[in-house]
This record gives sequence, C-alpha cells and structure tokens, in this order.
Amino acid sequence: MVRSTNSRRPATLASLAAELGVSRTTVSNAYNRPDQLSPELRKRVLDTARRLGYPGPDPVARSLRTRKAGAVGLLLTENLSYAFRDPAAVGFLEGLALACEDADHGLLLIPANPEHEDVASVHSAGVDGFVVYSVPDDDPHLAAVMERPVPTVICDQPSLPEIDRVGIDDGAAIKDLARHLIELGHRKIGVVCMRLARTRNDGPASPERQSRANFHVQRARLTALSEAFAEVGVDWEQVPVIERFDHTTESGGSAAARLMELDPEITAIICTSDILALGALTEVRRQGRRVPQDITITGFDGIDDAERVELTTVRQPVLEKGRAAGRLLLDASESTGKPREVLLDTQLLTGSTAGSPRSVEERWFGP
Amino acid sequence: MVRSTNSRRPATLASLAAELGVSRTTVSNAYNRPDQLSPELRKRVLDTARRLGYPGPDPVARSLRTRKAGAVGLLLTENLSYAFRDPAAVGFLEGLALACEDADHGLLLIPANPEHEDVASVHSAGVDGFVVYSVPDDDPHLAAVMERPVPTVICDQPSLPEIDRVGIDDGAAIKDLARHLIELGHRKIGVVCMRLARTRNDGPASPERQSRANFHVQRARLTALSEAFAEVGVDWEQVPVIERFDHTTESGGSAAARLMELDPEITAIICTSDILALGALTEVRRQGRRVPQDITITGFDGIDDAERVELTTVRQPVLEKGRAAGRLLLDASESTGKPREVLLDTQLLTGSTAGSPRSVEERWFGP
DNA sequence: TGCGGGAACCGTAACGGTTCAGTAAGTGTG
DNA sequence: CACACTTACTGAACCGTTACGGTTCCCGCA
Repeated sequence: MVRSTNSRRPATLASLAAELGVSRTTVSNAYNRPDQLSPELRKRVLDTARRLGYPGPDPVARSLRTRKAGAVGLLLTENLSYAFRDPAAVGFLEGLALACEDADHGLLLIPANPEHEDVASVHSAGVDGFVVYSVPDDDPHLAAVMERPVPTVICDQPSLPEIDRVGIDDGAAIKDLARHLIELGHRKIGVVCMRLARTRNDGPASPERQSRANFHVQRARLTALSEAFAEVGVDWEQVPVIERFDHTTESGGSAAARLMELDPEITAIICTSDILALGALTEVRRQGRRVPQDITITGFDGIDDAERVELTTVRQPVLEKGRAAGRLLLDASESTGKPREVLLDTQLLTGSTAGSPRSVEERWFGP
Repeated sequence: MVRSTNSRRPATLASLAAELGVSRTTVSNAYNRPDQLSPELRKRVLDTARRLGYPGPDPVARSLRTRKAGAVGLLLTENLSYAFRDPAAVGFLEGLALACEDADHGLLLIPANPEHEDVASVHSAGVDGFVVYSVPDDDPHLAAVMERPVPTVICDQPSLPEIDRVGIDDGAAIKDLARHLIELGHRKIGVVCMRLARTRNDGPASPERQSRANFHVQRARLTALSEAFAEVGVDWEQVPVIERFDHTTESGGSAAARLMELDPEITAIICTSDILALGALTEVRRQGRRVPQDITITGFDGIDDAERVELTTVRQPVLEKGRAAGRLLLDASESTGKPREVLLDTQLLTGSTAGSPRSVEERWFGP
C-alpha cells in the first residue's frame, strides 16, 4: 500500500495546498465544509490528496484546534483486562459503548494499574470527558481525573461535589435481600465481600475496616446489611465477614470455606457479588452440603450465570448504568449548574439457593 | 473542586510561565524533565500550577508535538456494543487490553457502525496504531484505516500486503473437526454459519455466496469443510448451509430448525461458532432429539459455555490472539521491513455432542 | 588569570490544523 | 448604473505544547 508518493515526509494540509496553489483554508474546507468551495476545485483537492497519499486532516491537530477529541475516557479500578472478566463490568462497558456509539464517540480504556501510583495515563488521555467506574475513593487516578478540566461522570462511587453520578441504591437493594433472609428465619449469617481497600486483605474484615472501606459500593452494602440485621437483634460484631482481594469464583469458594470453618453454625452466606456467590455455591456443594436445605447462598448483580443456576440475588441494570453514564456525559443539554444524579432500580431475584434454615436438631439428626 | 483561580480562561503552560517569569520551556521541563531544572524552581512551578488550577500539559497539544498519542485504536466489524456480547470477542479484547496495559497505552474502541459508510470515526481517532479485528474485506472503515499513516495489525482477516497479521489456521482447524465427524461416520451434514457479507441474508447460502464471502474467517472455514468432505465423496453442492446475520443463540436455534426442515436426514450440524452451536443445541433438544444419539452438533471457538455443556468444538486461543496483536503493534523492535505474521495453534475439543450417526433403520425403529 | 565544563535556563521554530474577518469577482434588482 | 447580495477563495491568528540549539553563570584547576 503506497502511503506517500514523492516526498519522504508525509503530506500535510499545507504541502497539499502548496502543490495545488491554493490556501490551506481551501484545503481544509474541502474536507470540512464542502459548500465553501466549488465542486470542481474540491474534486481537484481530493484527487491531489489521493495522489500525494495525504490521509486527510490529522486528528490530533484538529483536536487541538477544535478542543474536542471525539472520545470518552473510562477509568476503572482494576487492571484493564479485568474489566473483561467480570460480567457485571462487561455489561457496564457494553452500555457505555452503546451510548458512545450513539454520539459517535470513541471509548478510550485508560490503563490504571491499581498498584501503580503513576497517573500519567490519565494525564495523557485525549478525551472530551471521563467516566469513572467503581474506583476506590483514595485512588490517585481519580484525583488526577478530577483535575482535568473536562466533564466527568462517576458510577458506583460516593457522591462528589459538582460531579454527575449514576448508580443504584446499594443499601436499599441489599436490605431487601437481607429482609428476605430474615423472613426465612436466618439469624446466624456469614458474609463474603470484595476488596474493601487498595491494600490486600484476604481474611476477616473487622467492623472498623468495613466502615472505613474505600470502595463505596462494598461499604454501602455492608453497612446496610448490618442495619437490616440489627433490626432483628443480630449483633453485627459477631457476624463474620470475609474479604477477598481478587474477584473470582475461586475467591468466593475459599472465603465460603473459611466462613464455615469460623462458624459452622451459620445458616446463610451472603456474598456481595454473584461471582463470589457462584464460587461459594461450588465450594459448599463440594463439601457435601445441600443448597438451600443445609445452607443458603446469595449473591448480588444478577449476571447471566447467576440466573442459570437460579441464584437468589439482586439484579441491577448494569447495561443501563453504563448507558446512563455515557448519556450524562455526552448530553449537550447539561450546564444546568447542579450536578445530575441518576439512580436506577434494582430487583430482588428469589432463586432456589435461599431457603429456611433447619433447626439445629434437624441439622444434626436429619429431617 | 476549584478548577481555575483568577482567570476565566483556563491556565496554560504559557500563562503559567508568564506568571512565574520563566520560559515556557522551563515549565515544560518541570513536568517532563525534572533533572533539567533546580528542585526549588520546580517546586515553585508546581505550586503555582496548583494555585492557578493548571492541570498539567494538555495531552492533545503534547500529542501533536511529540507525534504519539499513547493509545491504540481497535476497529471491529460490529456495533461497538456487540463486541461485549460475544465471549470470543471479549477474550480478544482482554488479550489486547493486556498488551496495551503492559505498554502503558490506552485502548480506543472506535465506533464503526457497519450500516454506516461514514468513516469519520476512523479519521478522527488519535492513536499510534490500529488493530483491525474481523472486519469484512470490503468495509470502508478498513480502507480508511489503511490510509492512515500509522502501523496496523490485522486479526482474523485475510493477509494484506505489508501489514502485520495474527490469526489461526481456520482451514486446518475445522478440517480436524470435519475429519473427526467423518471418522464417526457422518456423510449427510448441515452447516450453520455467521454472516458472509455486509448485506443481510438469513437463509441458505449458495456455494457461490460462500466462496465470495467478505468475511475471511467464515469463508476459510466453509472452504475447508467442503474440501474435507469432498475427500470422502460428499458433494458440497448438496450440503445445506444456513447463514445468519445476527450472531446469537437465537440465530443458531432457528438456523438449526431450518436445516432439519430442509433435510431431515442430516446426522450432524456443524456450526462455525460456539454461540450458534449452543443455540442449535437448545433447539434440537427442544424438538425432542437427543444429542449426540439422534444428531451431532459442533461449534467453533472454545468459549467457556461450550466447555460447560461439553460441546465438541475447536478451541482457539482468543486471548492470545488479542495479546499477540497488541504486542505486534507496540513492539518497537519492528521495522524488519517484512510484514510479520503470527499463527496460533488450535485444539480439537471432543466433547459429548458428537457421536456416530445411527443407521436410517435405527433412526426409524429405535435401537 | 585564563579556561574547560557542567548546571540551569531560555528563544524560536515547529507540530498540523481551524477559524474568522476579509476581498474580489460575479449576479440580480430597481 | 449604482447598490446590495452571493460565491469562492485568502491571510493571519491561534490552539498548547515540545524539540533543538543555544546562552549565561559559576566553579575548579593549572
């Protein structure tokens, strides 16, 4: 493929204009405002461009001048590749991509290694705005985004002053789930949650660590759980909460095992994500316990796999979250002054992994 | 969050320099080459920057000057959001994202609506290179990419002169599968394939349409199938091939139904993707046929769900493909002159959805 | 006292476009 | 025939930065 004909340096708008003996403006207009020049001249410009291997106006130079990049940046908490492993994240991405597509914008995935303090990737992203998805509130990348003078939408993050936000009511959602379990009779429960801070902690999470968690979503869910169970007299201090840094089914499995080891009497394991719950389910069954007869397992998210195994969980509209975030960012009719907030509905999915706990006698002596 | 202190126009490197009474170069150096100025002055620069709300050098302007964007563009054939529905595509994305992450580059998803002829999105992408994934060979977006004077890697596409490429040997891979079926005794088969051209055609695909397909991968697989079965005397003209535009399980199901309607005697349905095969599986069972006793179903890709249902299929290293494409693009040690090519291995996965066809009598009268 | 050499900083010229206020020629109108 | 209006094109300013090749100053050393 021939990319330039006679010069070693690639053709530019200026060289093309020189070749044609017209002004740069005219060449620019040939591409951007066809009505500003005669059809004949325009054709001549375009033909010469082809002959010289001129690929059209340089996007970066254009961006500099027009002050728009035609792209939206996405910052997420995890290694970039992780986003593609978690079905909930993929759903969010899909929704965001849809919104971008509608607005004819690109979607720039920004590498933000959580281990690195290096925020250069945020500084070097040529975008018209950012979507920040579920990043710990003390992440330097988040701070770097906030410094950039472009609109930003946050999702699954605590409110920030003057920043648009989309999310769900995590607390209300998981309270529905908790009340369902309470109605079924569960009082001795265990919890498996995702990472609460940027530092690794695979094991029990003290109430203090829970309430200081940097991941808003996890903190909100745990707090709501404690409140819901407090209503029926459960002392949250006594409820074992196992934290896992990696968000995988393996993590869910090992956490469930740990939980049952810590307190064999628990009748339900509440997981703060479906992925963790699926792992817990597998582990519990591997140990020969039946679900829900011997133990109840619940998740959160409502991913496809969860539905497939009839997990009792909360469905949240992940795709809609992404789409809403994108729309908020790209919608020109903003500038209302006040930051906007979109809260989406969730739905309790009563599957077949939650049931009434059997009494202790039953558990020992069989039904 | 205060974004600029005293001026209405946002601060620039120049205004910062003026405020400080130093040259622009020095301010630039404060950010990019700390060793070029005294620590005290650097601190003064950075402090003043904070005070003025200067967010650091503008990424677009920097890109223009340095001629690098720190991002890789990805062009795919489908609506952007589609990429997130197909597990194989997600795997590819994950691999590519990994490679980008390693090189500290962003990954820009370029909206390329296949319906639109509009290639502006390609022209306005500020990237250092492109990865083109499974785009029909007559897609204008592909042509637009080729005109951009940046390195490009293609994947799951036919070779293009001077362009690096990564892929698998689709023909060899599916021939292995075909021979497996042939050994089992299948001679009357039907095929379900993905779209063969940019124009919608939900129905039978003539041999001519097959050989003229614009999607390289599909064409290669169909051609190889015809060759493999020709070796045992099967007349490909007689083999029904049902094409589906949308790549969904529903498509696979309806295509399988159509196939069985067209020729009730087929003993195997070969699908060119796992997604289609999963749909076919569901449909066939819905009709009360047992797999593999009554009919054999095969797929292609080796996605997780396929493994879960023990589909007989071909596993291809989707993640590795993405990673390889990214590495090829970002690897500085290029300029070898010759275009590079990476061909990855595939593996026949003999699951439980392929078996020996029963004789016609057995089929009519039971075993 | 003269001089080599590094540290610290600076001036200018790109980088490749877009934009806007013109200008000159052509067209229709009363 | 003067006037307004349109069409087709141009010139210069500007977008915000970094690359390149200096200059200045100070210090150590013979």
